[in-house]
Amino acid sequence: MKQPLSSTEENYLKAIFKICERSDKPASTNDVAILLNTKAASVTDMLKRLSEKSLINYIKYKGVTLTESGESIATSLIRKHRLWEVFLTDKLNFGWEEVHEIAEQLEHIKSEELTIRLEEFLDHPKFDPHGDPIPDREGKFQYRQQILLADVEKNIPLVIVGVNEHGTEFLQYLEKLNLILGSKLTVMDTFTYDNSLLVQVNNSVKQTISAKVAKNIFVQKT
Amino acid sequence: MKQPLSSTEENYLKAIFKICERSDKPASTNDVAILLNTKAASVTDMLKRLSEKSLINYIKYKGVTLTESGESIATSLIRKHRLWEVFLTDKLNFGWEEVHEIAEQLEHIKSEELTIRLEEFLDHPKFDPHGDPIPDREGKFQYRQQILLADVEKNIPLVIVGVNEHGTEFLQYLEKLNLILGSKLTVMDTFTYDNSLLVQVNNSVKQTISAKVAKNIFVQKT
DNA sequence: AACATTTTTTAGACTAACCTAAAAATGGTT
DNA sequence: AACCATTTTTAGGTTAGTCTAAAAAATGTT
Repeated sequence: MKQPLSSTEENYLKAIFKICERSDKPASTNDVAILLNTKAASVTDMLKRLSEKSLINYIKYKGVTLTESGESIATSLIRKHRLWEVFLTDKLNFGWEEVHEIAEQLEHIKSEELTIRLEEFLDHPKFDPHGDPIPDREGKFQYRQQILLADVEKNIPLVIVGVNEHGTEFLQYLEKLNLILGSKLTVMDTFTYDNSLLVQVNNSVKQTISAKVAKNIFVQKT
Repeated sequence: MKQPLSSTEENYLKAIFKICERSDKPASTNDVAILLNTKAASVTDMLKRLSEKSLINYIKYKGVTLTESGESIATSLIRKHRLWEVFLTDKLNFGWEEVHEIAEQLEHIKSEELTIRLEEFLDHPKFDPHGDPIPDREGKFQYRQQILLADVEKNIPLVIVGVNEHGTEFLQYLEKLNLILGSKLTVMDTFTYDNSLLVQVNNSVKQTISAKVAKNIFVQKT
């Protein structure tokens, strides 16, 4: 009845979860295909199989959502992914831009006990190295309060609490700009020409930030 | 040229390595099939593919050995397996009987850097929780000096340095008998009837040990 | 409402990894 | 040297996961 899933099946569930995460609308076949870097036909195929296993609610041409058990598997994967990321940065001193790829592999290791002990070993962390919340054993977690840097008004003191993209290049670039988790900053000016921002970082350096970068940084008011 | 191998291919290389490890004779198709719990026909199939990739020397009907690159992959897998086992026991407090299965999964994680940092984090351990030596970065390692408890003479002080089987049941049983790595013991008597042994453990308890158990425990003279 | 575009599904084909059953090669025994 | 038992390979089939190309459904535009 409850035979273990393949890594591929798990990745589909995770993808559907990420797409539905904040919108509640069903994920389209195409959305899934793009996120998983595959073709729509392959997705349709897999959706049939996952539907067979009652992990998703799939209506032809109408998109897909997760069932309870599908969602529980998805959050468990995210939980494992984020715990391993904490392990890699905190214990093995990897940079925040290096951990995503390795955690993509580690999240598929099957052992409930391992996850529980890892969490314990890491002292029950609540956020991963990119500021994303770590689900608890039941899969519950709270979204951190966050605003996109691109949407913020001038002259309000801010702190970076997360990023919207986990690509190596982007994170390395952020680090060069001194824009890491916990950095304080204030938007000094905005340029409507290209939507770039002039920000002051940690009360010292002033620098311009492109619209693209600003759309991928989450901040909080301090 | 050097596309990554599947977990299945890796497992075949590891199996061939284990069979050839001490004998230098080629491994037979059947040996591999038995070790991997699969059928001879499947093995033949895979041997063709691995041969194509120059990872093995395969001659029809004559058995199989690893090439240099095949052996290098096999020892790297063993290295990772044993390092992860140390991590699981030393850092996450798993018992030595629980770690094998999880390490079977973890050994397939692909990241050279991860292995190096893990080794560093664990303080360059030389042996895994079962007393098996951990290969270095180049895949080199020394077999520990060892004798089977079954082959030892009476009244010689011994210490347990390894086990010949990693199954959960066997290791749990050993633990109950207080026969763990480092335990001191002496063979007091041997019974030719069923080849069982009377041993004294840690200079206190005396107990009988079956021939089967004695064949799976490695000892050294102290 | 009808047409055009986009999205999704179906159809058919491929590869990796497995299987069973049958054929072929090997090795040991007389 | 011929036979027999065992081992190994071949032949042919299955499943998971992928693909391309074509058909069908949905959606947007006038």
